[in-house]
Amino acid sequence: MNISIQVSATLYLKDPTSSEIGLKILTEGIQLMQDLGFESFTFKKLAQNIQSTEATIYRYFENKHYFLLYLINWYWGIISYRLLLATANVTDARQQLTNSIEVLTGLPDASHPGYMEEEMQLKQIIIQESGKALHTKMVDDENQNGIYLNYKSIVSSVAELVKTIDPSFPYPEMLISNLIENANHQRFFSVHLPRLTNTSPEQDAVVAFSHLIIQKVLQS
Amino acid sequence: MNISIQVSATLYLKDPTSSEIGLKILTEGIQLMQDLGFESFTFKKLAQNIQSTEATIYRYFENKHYFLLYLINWYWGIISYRLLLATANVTDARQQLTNSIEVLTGLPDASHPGYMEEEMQLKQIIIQESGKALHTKMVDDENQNGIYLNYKSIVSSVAELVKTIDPSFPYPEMLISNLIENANHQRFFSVHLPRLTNTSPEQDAVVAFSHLIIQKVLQS
DNA sequence: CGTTTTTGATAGTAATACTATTATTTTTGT
DNA sequence: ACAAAAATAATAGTATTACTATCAAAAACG
Repeated sequence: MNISIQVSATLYLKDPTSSEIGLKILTEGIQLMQDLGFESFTFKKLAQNIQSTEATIYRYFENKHYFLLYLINWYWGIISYRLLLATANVTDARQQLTNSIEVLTGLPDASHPGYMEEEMQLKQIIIQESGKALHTKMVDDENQNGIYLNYKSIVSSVAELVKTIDPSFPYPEMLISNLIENANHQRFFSVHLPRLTNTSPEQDAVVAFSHLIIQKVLQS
Repeated sequence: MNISIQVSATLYLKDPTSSEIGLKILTEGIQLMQDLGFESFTFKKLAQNIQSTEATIYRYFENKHYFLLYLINWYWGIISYRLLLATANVTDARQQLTNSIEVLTGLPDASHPGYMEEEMQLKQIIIQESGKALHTKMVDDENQNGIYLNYKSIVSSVAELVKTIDPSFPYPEMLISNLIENANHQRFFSVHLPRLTNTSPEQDAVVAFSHLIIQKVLQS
């Protein structure tokens, strides 16, 4: 049984999880987005891949920008859920933070609680493409429409842990959003510009780096 | 008198600094890129702005992707030069690092040594658009063509300072590339998603955050 | 089983990202 | 100062993208 992950309804015209063809748009779309990259990805190509038509896909999503936003939101939905699992029944704030950092900066792994099939592929898309969804002239409108609520609430809740542990630390949100973004950047660097980093696909050091920063920076 | 900043010749077809119209492409192009954002920016619009034609601009740059890469390279050229100035005649590695962090994460300011008119605008473009130049399927080819040498050498030389100060620190390149990227992210957040950060355009905390990380993380 | 909804097939439009051609202007070398 | 070379302007054209529109066929649904 799948846990249903909530994606903001402002991101689609018709819920893609509500039909066979919608689900195909998602699964094949994720694959194609990874294969081609955001700029070369088109609804026409996706339509061919799923043996359907452009028009049909346009009935689900306004355009490929919203499709990418949908995927990003889905990803953060999964992470929210995993955060919840990773901190439930943990009383110590320090331990909650450690577990949260693990979820936020670690790589998806079929063995961890709350894992979903799509998480790995979505993470790859986040690493490669998420900047293109955010760094847009429309970001303010989209933010007003609640599209980043998911992400903001994650940062906010983990930052709360930071505040609990070290109320004197002046930059809790900045610290957390930095660690999240950094994890994606460093993984991108590790593949394409390895001289900019000290992590590698074989020997992942991102989580260790993140824990180190937290440990050194917060006084408990 | 202007210091000439080197931009890799693989980025242009014809050196835009070699002619009147080339310089106009740069100055108006920077402006237009800021006003419209990368996706809405076109050579046609730029041609209209400088009362020239699309074909002329295509003789200077292969396409707008390369134009953006040119601007990014130009920016890192300026920063390289400023780094040099900021560390010259400073003997203490700790102080060199502090000065470097200031240059890498601070905002352009007409009062600092080596300031150039375009730096402020270029920085804005870096903040808004640089991810779109990097996160591309062509990144590996471009890297092979030396397009990121500038950036890599900056990270490398500042990471060397880190190694000098604390040889036991295991992630010098990751630390520096993180602080650089983080500075841009947090400034973007501060304008568009302020709940993700603790810095604001009025009260910039990015440099202070960066110094704090360095100070806490390195043992000297 | 008839009606509504969804999809498929097809066509069409405006804009983008170029390339090509030729005439005109500007630069330059002597 | 002037011929030759180079650069630019003007114009046209092509393939692709990012859609929108129309209508018939198929599915779903009550």
